[in-house]
Amino acid sequence: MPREDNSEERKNRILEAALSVFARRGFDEARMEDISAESGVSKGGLYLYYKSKDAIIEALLRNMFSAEMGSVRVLLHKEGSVRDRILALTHTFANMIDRMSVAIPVMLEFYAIAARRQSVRDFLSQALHEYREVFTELFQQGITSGEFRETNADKAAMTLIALYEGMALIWTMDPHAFSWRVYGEQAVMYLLDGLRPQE
Amino acid sequence: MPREDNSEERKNRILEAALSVFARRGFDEARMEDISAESGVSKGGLYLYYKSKDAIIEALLRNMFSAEMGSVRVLLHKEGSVRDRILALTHTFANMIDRMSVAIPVMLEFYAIAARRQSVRDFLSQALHEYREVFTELFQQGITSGEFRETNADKAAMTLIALYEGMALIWTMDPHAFSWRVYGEQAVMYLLDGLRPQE
Amino acid sequence: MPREDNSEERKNRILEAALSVFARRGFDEARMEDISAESGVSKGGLYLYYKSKDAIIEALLRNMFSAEMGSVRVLLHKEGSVRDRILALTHTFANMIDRMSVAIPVMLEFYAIAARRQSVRDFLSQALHEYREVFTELFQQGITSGEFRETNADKAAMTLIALYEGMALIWTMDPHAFSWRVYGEQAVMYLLDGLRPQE
Amino acid sequence: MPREDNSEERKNRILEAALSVFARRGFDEARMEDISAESGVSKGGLYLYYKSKDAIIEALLRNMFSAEMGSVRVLLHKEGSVRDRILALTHTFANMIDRMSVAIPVMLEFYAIAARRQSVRDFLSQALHEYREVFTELFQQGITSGEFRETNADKAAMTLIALYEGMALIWTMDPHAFSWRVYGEQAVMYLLDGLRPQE
DNA sequence: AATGAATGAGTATTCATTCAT
DNA sequence: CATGAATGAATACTCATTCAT
Repeated sequence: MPREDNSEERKNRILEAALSVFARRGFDEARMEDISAESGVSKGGLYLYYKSKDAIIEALLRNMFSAEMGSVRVLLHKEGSVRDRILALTHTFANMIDRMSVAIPVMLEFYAIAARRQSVRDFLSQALHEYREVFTELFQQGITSGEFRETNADKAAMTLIALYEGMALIWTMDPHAFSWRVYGEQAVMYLLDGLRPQE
Repeated sequence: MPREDNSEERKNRILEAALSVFARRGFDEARMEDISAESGVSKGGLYLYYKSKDAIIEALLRNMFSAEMGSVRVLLHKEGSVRDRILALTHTFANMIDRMSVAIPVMLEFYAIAARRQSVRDFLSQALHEYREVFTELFQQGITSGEFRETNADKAAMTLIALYEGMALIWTMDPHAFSWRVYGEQAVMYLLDGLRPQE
Repeated sequence: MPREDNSEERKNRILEAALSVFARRGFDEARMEDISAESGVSKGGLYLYYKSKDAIIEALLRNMFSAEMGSVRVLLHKEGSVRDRILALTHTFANMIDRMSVAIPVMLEFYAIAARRQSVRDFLSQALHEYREVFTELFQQGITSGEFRETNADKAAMTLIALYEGMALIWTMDPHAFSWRVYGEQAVMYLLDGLRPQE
Repeated sequence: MPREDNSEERKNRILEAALSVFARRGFDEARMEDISAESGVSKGGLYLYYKSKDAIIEALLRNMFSAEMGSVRVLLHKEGSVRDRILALTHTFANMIDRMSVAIPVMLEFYAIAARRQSVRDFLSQALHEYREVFTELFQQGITSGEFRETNADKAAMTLIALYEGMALIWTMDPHAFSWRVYGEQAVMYLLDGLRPQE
């Protein structure tokens, strides 16, 4: 009997290794052997924790998005104007650039397979739905407080999400041409300006 | 009279077939056999026109983006306010939904592999650069004419591009939750509103 | 277009190689690689002719039994007493010893898997059924002609078949202890004696 | 008082479980895991009693045949005519049908691997030799007593053994087509009739 | 040019066996 | 003695590419 159930720890170690390998090689080019080597778990051992390569991919999908969701949801209960909170979030993203440079390519691959794999599409549209709810509530706070004009908070939320996603995509394509700090924050400000009460 | 050189025609037939197969199966699951069957060109014949599967992927990449670029570039020389022209473009996108439902998943896959394939990344960042130039000039027209406030036209261009890309991505994830016509046009309007001259 | 359809020839070459490999190693220990090497057909090529290892096994099953059935069926229309014809068949088996030393172990393996694979069991019980019909008709000829006493021809047929099968099995176990010529022919004679008209 | 040495009991439990698993799945498809589950002995524990899967197979081989041998050997010292004793044995086999339906498929697999595994072949030919001795002595009793005609008792023994084996094999292939009671007893009678003194 | 039969490198997964506890 | 987590060797099968025709 193992002294301690380190099963969760092992699963996480595998997931971390998988993320790294997938970022480097893509899902299809990634070899279980690579994940084994990088995680320090033997090839056969991987199958004690995940029943297949696909199972690792799915677990990683869940893992990545639920981690991110956390950092967004806290926005709702922070102090300050909505504008400031959204700009702070944008700023946070800008500071996570290292983690993102690994995570974004993998996320893009998830988006790509979503188009043809129901289970992935379902998960991602559910995640989208959650982001949408959080941002909708946030914008609603701003509308109620008079910080923003009367408009459909849900549409504003979708717009912001699309903007974030689009910027991540552009950044992957050309990290040098797109400084998250300079362009990203300005882009969000254009949107926030567009939501200001009209005189 | 020699038969018309149908080499170009064949290459295009192959590319069309490839797009269809890639959309359905993804690059990795797509079989040369599938492309052969769908194009009507024999398996060995494909290699007379493209030297490898990767060569087909790259040719398709070029083909898809240069087609799209055309429809954007004409904006520059159209009549009317910049706002109207951009909204018209957005409207055009909304009407291309059928073609997009095939093309977008494939584009997402290009973005995904861009992260690890220099040649794809180079091409896409070049494409991005062109879009950026066109939209920058467009926004500059608006700033000059007083339609928009004084701001960095390039940043506005990047913002618009990111918005378009992000919306395409969201739409793929959940076509029902995201009506291009309703959400897409409103999203662009928020941005254009944010660019209006401040009183 | 290949000059000649040599597909059948290839399939047979593969089957011959498979028989040889299976006899030496058994179904499970036999490697597709072995069959490839012995048949001279590349590993991938095997799959052009048979869709799986199991498909080769099934094809071999059919092939082996239908070949054997032929040599039994001709008995019906031969000249001479039934006794002489059956002894001649037994003699024939004794002379096929070389081919049998390869085939019998493989047949035993078919019998072994029949117990747990419906398709194999169905095929073998059908083959049994055919043997039974042929031998039943043969014994009936002998009963009608007065060569044998009045008895159930079908039971006599089953007895003979069981005897042949049992002897093949014993022979495999210990070829030296069981001379087909000496023991086999005597065994059949005991049975034929047991069928003689009683005074 | 030290606990009874339950080593033998464990080994038997394992063997019973193995027989059941092998009958269901065949030697190759059978997993040590299955035997572990069915025997209640942990996977690692199996190796305390048997050093390998093959060792279990061999132990089972010995176990099965020595059990059967016992029931045959008692025939020698029973009362009554040889004919009656042999028919009684045949009858006994007919009544053991349930045990046989598990054991026979496994025995057939032993025969199949005998062709390529010396140790199995040696054991089985030794077992055959013992059966042969017993039946030879039995037939000799019948010849001596005048119940049978003068003939080679050893050949008669081999014939009977072959008949039993062959019937077991046929029965496995198609239990419905071959009623042990009806066909089996009649088959043995044909042979015994063939051994009767000739007038 | 065109074909499609043939090739063989490449990889996810299984499972007998080991060994730290 | 007993356990079951961990190991890694071993193999059927696929498919991009080639090439004889």
